Amino acid sequence: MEMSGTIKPVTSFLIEDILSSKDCKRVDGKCSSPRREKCSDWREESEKLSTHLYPEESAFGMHTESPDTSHPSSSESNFSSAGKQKRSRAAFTHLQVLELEKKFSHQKYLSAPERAHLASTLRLTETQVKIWFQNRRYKTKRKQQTAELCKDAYKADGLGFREDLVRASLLTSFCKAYQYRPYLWDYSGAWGPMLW
DNA sequence: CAAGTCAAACGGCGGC
DNA sequence: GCCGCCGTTTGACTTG
Repeated sequence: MEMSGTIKPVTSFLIEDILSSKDCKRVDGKCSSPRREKCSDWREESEKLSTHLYPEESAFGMHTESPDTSHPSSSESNFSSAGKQKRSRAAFTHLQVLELEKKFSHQKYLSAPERAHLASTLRLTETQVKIWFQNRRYKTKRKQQTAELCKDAYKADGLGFREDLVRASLLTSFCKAYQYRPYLWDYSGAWGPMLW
């Protein structure tokens, strides 16, 4: 299988970046998002992470705040009752995402037993883990394709006096693209030196 | 408040 | 039948 040589290992990107991603907006150190209960605990999670206070084999304490994910989402529960129900969209906790990312940085594909183990560790369903990895691979691929495309265009353009303009617009679009996913930044990639 | 963005979940299709 | 890829849908969220 192919896949992303450019994904940064989770251990190397800033945990603080993940914790400060805008899906958990903070105001004076508190989460201002009314809909994501998990956010209320961001500081506690941050402290746990930064000091590597992972409980040895537990679910890293994430079960305490897991919102809808604690009751397996969507297909497995939300459509169980009669009639068509609203599709619910679980919001994984930062820690769940962190662990998924960590796993993904080492393995792009999971075997069934690995998936089951990870799912139980993170208190997610196997389907959720499977879909997450699926989406993650796809996003990685798209990211790479976009980067390649931009790189080609950048080269072909000859730059010259427009270099600053190009750089500025690239910077803008990249910042926009990753404003909600700072953990996807890869400063060491092809764009790192160019943008910074 | 409309428009834009993100990401979990869904569905179709193909490979094994 | 399961799982992967890919594109789409949809709900939550941000921005101007």
